[in-house]
Amino acid sequence: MEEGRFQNGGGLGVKVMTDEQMEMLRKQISVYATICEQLVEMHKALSAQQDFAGMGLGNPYCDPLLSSAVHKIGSRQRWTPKPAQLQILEQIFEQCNATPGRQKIKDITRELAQHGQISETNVYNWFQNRRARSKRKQSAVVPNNGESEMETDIESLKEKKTRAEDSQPDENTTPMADHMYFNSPDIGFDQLMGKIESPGSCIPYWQMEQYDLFG
Amino acid sequence: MEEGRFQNGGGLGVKVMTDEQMEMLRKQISVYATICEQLVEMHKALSAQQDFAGMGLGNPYCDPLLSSAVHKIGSRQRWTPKPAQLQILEQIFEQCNATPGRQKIKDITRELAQHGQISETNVYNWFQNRRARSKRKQSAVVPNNGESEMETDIESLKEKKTRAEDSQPDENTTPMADHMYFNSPDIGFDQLMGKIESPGSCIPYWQMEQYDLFG
DNA sequence: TCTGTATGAATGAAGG
DNA sequence: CCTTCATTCATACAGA
Repeated sequence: MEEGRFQNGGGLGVKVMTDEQMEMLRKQISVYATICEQLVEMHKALSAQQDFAGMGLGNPYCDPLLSSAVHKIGSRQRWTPKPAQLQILEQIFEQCNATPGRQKIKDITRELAQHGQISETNVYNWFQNRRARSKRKQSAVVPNNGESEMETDIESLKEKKTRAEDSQPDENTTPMADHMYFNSPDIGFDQLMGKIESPGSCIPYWQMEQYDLFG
Repeated sequence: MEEGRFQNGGGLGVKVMTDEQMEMLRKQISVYATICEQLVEMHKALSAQQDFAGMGLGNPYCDPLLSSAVHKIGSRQRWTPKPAQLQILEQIFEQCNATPGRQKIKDITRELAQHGQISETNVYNWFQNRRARSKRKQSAVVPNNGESEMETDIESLKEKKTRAEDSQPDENTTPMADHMYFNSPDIGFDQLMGKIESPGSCIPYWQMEQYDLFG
């Protein structure tokens, strides 16, 4: 067996799924969401009951983790979008492929600031990178020698994806306008993240250098 | 070819999604999965601490579900240059240390394709990494003035990971943080991806067994 | 089998 | 906007 067609997708740029599969996926996500929710509840209940019985014993991360200090990661030098932020960014990106205006950037930044420290530059860079990357896909493969880009939309799309590059497709030519993924099964994605993440959501996690995980 | 169309009625309709959309889904699922995992762990920890540890009390979903569903999901494979390809690459690298132009990349890719599956991105990445690595070697000795640049190969080789952990600028050396995977705040999507991602078109994650979750 | 190392890939940021 | 750099993550592979 050759290392052949594995990689990021030795195939087309589009995946096809039936309604059934779609449904299954949707269900799965929902399930996860529900589980998370319930687990959180359980955890809360348990925590409350034992008043911190074995705090810092063998499980330094047991409680602080969920309740407050989830962020205590080795400090990072560069901004790393949090899931919630990324989600929003992606969403916005879909809407306007073009570069967001200056004001728009500010706006977005404010929005994202709700989920964590972020600067306009971060947002700007993100969009720039995102876009650049999307474009890169197009220059993937020049299939036939000398052929001009005469392919039909679909065709070209396939061709491009054929070489399986990164994981970012070109949303510009997205044939289907179905933007509603499974954004939120039942409970909000953000909701969940909010629980797990930072409740306050105003704490620059990468600046929390010495934050005692244990309080 | 009609894309994005689906007839809910017949159930035969297919949905087409782009890689990006696919990516979104995967990410979301990944996030949920990871969260669930972590929550389960916490729950276990808490439960264990309590005498009456509620093992399998009213929590049918606590671990069976996750351990089975979450962990087994896909894995990604990465391109591995074949000896022949590597040889060519090295050879080219010697000629022009600089990053090959885009056209050059294409050219090289075609060449290497003779020896096995490969994409332009692979080539691109290879050169990028190669170059970065080279530079890295030379910068092994910096801080100390004087001292001739006696970056012996061995030395430079050693520096591979040396810079990692404790080089954190403002962070204290936190040994425990090492395995603490709960980087929640900015829990890398990449990380998450790795856990659930489906390897291209090999394993359709939506075909995972439909666990009975809870009915 | 488990652990450590080499290296492909992802991505934020800077330069031009 | 496009290209390049730097850093980091994750995995294939080798050694114990």
